[in-house]
Amino acid sequence: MADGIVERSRPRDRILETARDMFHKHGIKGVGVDAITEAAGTNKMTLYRHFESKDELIVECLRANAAKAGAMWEAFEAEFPGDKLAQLHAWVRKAAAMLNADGRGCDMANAAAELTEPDHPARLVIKELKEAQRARLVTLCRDAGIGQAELLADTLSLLFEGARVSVQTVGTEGPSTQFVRMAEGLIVSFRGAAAG
Amino acid sequence: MADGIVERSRPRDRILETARDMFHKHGIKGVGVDAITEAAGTNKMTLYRHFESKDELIVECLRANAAKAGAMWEAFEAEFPGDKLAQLHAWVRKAAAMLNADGRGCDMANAAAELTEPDHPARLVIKELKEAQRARLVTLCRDAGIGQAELLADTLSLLFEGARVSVQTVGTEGPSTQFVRMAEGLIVSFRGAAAG
DNA sequence: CTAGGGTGTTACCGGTCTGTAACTTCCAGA
DNA sequence: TCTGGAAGTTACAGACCGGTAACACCCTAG
Repeated sequence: MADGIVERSRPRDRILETARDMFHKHGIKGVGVDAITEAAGTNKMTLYRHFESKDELIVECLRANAAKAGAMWEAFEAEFPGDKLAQLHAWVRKAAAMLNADGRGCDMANAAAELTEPDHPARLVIKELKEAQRARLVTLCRDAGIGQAELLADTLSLLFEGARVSVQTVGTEGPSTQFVRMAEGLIVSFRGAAAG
Repeated sequence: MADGIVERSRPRDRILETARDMFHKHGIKGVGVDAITEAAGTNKMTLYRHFESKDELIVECLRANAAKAGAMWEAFEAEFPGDKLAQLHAWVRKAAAMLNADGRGCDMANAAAELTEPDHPARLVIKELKEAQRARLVTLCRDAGIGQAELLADTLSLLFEGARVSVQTVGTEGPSTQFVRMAEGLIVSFRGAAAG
């Protein structure tokens, strides 16, 4: 249970953490603000004093997710300082671990599936954050000395993204079981190809 | 506009087609039964005479989608009778075309993102239909003479699935532009490896 | 012509949703 | 101790949701 969130911290933080957790588990349209505030040990008025609408809360949750993902990249650098290839392998292991964490896919992808209005504020930040993540993976591949860094980064991205939705549709026993094998094979293959 | 659906056909068919279209465009929780029946040129009572609940309508829509996808496979066989490798390349082309068709991802994946209750009837048919599609692609790869048919089929599946969600999050100008290149490269690579 | 089933129409039920108003309580800092 | 702002409480507005009841209609098969 995520009740640890309800312990004494500021209401805004509790709301944000609880909303992230509930949006992740039940989807955005599957959770009402009443349920969020109750689970966060507060009430609706307090939510609307800190967030001007549910949509803004959604956006803040997505940004918080991205911040947590950013911390992951820093952890790679801390664990393998300067060794970009090791960091790339660490990314693969981390990605595989996320596949088995729970049956839910990427929060941003799920949000994009739910929020279909083309000008929804969340869609802008999703695009922005996904592009930032892609840029980060491209940089990592390039710094690891891989020739076609963009192509490898994009391939790994699509494989991971696909594996996450595969887990969500057919479970952890489907094609996603081969993710590590595919990813490692690709890295080997791209490293074998001449750089340039 | 999908108004052609509203032309004279039986109410049940119009409802099914309209619901498929609207679920695809706006998501499942984003469309109410009233909106569906109105767009289908009928009314709510008629819907509930043909479908016992919205959930059952959802399931029928997913099955109809799968049926349409099944017709696609038959088209491949009709176009390249017996030439399984050509059919595999046709699948790649078809997949790429779907990426650029509209900004929405796979209906089953989107439904799985929205319907989070573990025992929702739609989740069962999604798993069933996705597994059937996977089996079909594996068979095609095997019949095309590829050694590690399961691994290639799974890799292509994940790439395609990932490309669809990528289109939904960052648009058609993102990593999905490389899909054909990745897929064709994989096929070449797997054909190069010894069969067995 | 007639009977009956499929369809359309209207109204409604109970519930849930986002968002707001008005008021009370609490607590920290001066 | 006093005060001001943050937080809690209750009630409500207005809209929408899935689903149902009761009744009128129309068109086709016999």
